[in-house]
Formats: sequence, structure tokens, C-alpha cells
Amino acid sequence: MSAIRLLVLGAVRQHGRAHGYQVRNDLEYWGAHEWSNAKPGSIYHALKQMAKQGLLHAHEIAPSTAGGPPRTEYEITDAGTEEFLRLLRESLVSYDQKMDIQSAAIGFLVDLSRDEAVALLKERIRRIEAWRAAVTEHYIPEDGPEQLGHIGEIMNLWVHTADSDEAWTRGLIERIERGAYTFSGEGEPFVGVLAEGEQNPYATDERHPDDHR
Amino acid sequence: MSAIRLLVLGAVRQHGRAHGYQVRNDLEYWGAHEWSNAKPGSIYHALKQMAKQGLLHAHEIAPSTAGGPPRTEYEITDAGTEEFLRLLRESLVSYDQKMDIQSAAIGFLVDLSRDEAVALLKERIRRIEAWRAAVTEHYIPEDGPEQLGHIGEIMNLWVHTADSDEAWTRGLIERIERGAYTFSGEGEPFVGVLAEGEQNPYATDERHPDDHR
DNA sequence: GAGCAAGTAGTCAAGTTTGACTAATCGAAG
DNA sequence: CTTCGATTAGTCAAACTTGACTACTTGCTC
Repeated sequence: MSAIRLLVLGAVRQHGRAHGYQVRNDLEYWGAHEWSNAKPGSIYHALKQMAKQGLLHAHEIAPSTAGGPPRTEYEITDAGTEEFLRLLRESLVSYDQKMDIQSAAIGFLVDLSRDEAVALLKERIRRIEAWRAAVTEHYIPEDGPEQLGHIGEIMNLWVHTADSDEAWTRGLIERIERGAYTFSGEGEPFVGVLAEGEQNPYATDERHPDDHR
Repeated sequence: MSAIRLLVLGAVRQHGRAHGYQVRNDLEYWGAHEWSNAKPGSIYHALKQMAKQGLLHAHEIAPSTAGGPPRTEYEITDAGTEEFLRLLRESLVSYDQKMDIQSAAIGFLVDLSRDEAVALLKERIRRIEAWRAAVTEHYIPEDGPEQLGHIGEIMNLWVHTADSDEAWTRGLIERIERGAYTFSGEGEPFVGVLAEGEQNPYATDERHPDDHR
């Protein structure tokens, strides 16, 4: 699974109604084009695809108020909201070392209630521990780990990464339990979208920090 | 960049000459189908593609010695070896939090000389540190990090992950400098491939450890 | 008032990935 | 000797991703 559907659904949802370029801009504002496959083609493709699947409703209107070709506006449907929450929950609990999905999920974390967020993160910890145990058991040969040669370093990397992720997740849980951030149903939410016309403070000409390909 | 080309090139290279199914089996032996996109379709596609690009030479022969359709055998060309080393070096130094590429690179680490491996890993550390600095500078707004709300947790995750990766890399460098493993030009190498007919000890019916999708 | 850079909005072909499917042979049981 | 399952080997259509490209408007400058 890629992060694109979660990102696009979440972006449309925060706007209520949005056209492709608006989504594209939000994702850039979040830096998502840096850490996920949020390229124009992927975004427009995802919008069309999800419209076809009934997760979004397309309004074939709006002859552009500010230059460019006519634009299609999308609205999230009930099915889309359901899918969004399903994806979000799944992304939060699943440990599969894909940072793009994890990052996207954190971005929408506050769309859940505080209690559910904590519960899901705790489930995530359980999964990480299970995975760690499975790796160490499954991939360490009976005749000792030396058997694996340098290949053992791959398992080592996995275990190390899992431990780091677990530690980070525990820290996040603690911060949330201590009252950090504003979650669903707790009043004025933090909205990470750009209003129509607002400029993007992160849109620069410079290369972005992790752009070292 | 995905890990598939590095994996396939590396697998063919270790065999000297291999058909698709052999590559597929090696990758399963390494657990690569778990942590990368090493699915049959991708493997055969990569083989054909790279043959077309002159990185592999295809021998359209071999009417299967053990069931199944006739198979094509591939041999790595000089250009392929060059590309393999280029990919390997690039994968080792680049920090982009893609575990699949990193894992693949570790698997072929010993195909370099000990000195070069250490040098590349040190360059990797430099890149991680540069990336970390860029993130903390670039994404922390002037009015303090609170501005970002829960979005700041994404940066937090990145920095945490970068630190963990750096620590792991330092550990690996130390082990290598103390003489661990056998590198290119140091005698009998460790070969992580299955001989023709050898059974795969990791091929099981059970779900694999990180297969919790 | 023509030219042109910047911004807006989206399309497209080429390439890649996915997961289910085909098809052939071997070995053992009946 | 034939049927069945396991193994071997690979194909294919559908979906997704990529990055370059089109096309249109506004505002500025000369």
C-alpha cells in the first residue's frame, strides 16, 4: 500500500471540497512531495480513481477563477470517509518500516479521538514487538548466528530499527496522554491546509532537505 | 529508485549465470520478498528490461531440466557489473529511509573491498547528519516549533529515525574495522545463494514474520 | 500594448508493480 | 498406468507511478 490514497483523501476531507491543485498544494505544504510519491500525476490519478470507486464525488464544474484549465472539484463521500478512517487506523498500527505511510498517518492522527489514537499506538507497539520476536526467532539459524555471515547484519538492522521505532512510539503515546495536541471532538482543531490564496511558506526554489538523489 | 535492480543484478552476478526462477529463489532465501518488491512479475520484468539495456546477456536456451516451461538464462555483462557497483555504492551512501534498498545494499556489502565499504559507510554518516541538520533548520518555524502542532511529530519521527540509523551505521563500521566478515579480495567469500537442487531452509508455509498486512 | 515570466491546473505516454493465472514435468499412490 | 499434488518456470492485464509536457491567465516591464 502506498501513502497516496490516505494523503489525498485526508486533504480533500480537511477542505470539505477541493480541486486537484489545492490537494497538490496542501501536500507540498506538508512536505509530502519529499517523503512520499505525491507527484502531480499520482495525485490526479488517485483523485480520478477514487471518484470512480465512489470514495469521492466529482463536480465537473468551475471554469477556473485564476488561470489555467477548468478544474474539477471533489467532495468526500461517506464511503470515502470510512475508507479514510480505515486507512488511517491501519497505517497507525501496522509496522512495515515504510516511513511515508507512517508520516502520513501521524499527520492525520488528530482526526481520531485521543483515546483511540492512544489505543492504536499501543497496538502498534504490540505489533512491533511481535515482529521483532518473529525475526529473531525465525532468522537466527540453530547453529548460531555466525552461519549467516554478513547477511546477519540485515536482521541486525531490522531489529535496531524496530527498537528505535518502538521507543519513538512510546514517547508519542506519553506526550498524547499528557494532553498534547487537540484531537477530534476537543474543540478548535489544528488545520494544516492553506486557505485559498494564502502563500506557502515552505515553497522555495532551494532543493529540499532530503532531496539528495 | 527501487531495490529490485540491485537485487536482481547481484543475484545473477553471484551465480555467474542464472535463470529467472533461480534469482527468484535466491531472493526468497534472503527474505527479500518480505522487505522489498521482489515479486515474480517484478523479477522477470527487471531481467528482461536489463537484458534490453545491455546489462545482462540473455541465452534463449535451456528447455528446462526439471519441469516447467523453457527457461532463459542470464549472464551479467561488463556494463551490468559496472551498473551493479554503481547502484551498490549509491545505495550505501544515500540516506532516504528506504529500508529495502538499505537491506539489499548490506547484502552485497562484501562485494566491495573492506576499505571502500568503510569509506562509503562514513560518507553515509555524513549524509545522515547533513539531512538531519537541514530538517531541523528548514522545518522549524521562527515562532517556535509549537506553530506546527502535531505536524511537528513528523519531523520528530524523522530526526529520531535518522539518529537511530546513524547509531547503527557507526556500529557496523566498528565491526568491519575490527575485522568482521570476509570482503572482496580477502579469500573465500561467504556465498548466500542456493546451489542447484539445494532446498531453501526458510521456505515455509507459515506467514512470514513481518507479513501482517 | 507586446512580450514574457510566474503562477494555475491538469494531461499523457512510458515505465513499473501487482497478484493472479498458465503450463509443464516429476513422483508417488492407487 | 493414470491421476493427483507438488514443484518448476514464467506470463499477463490491470493498476500505479513518473516526469515531462500542454495550455491558459495575470501582472509586470519596457
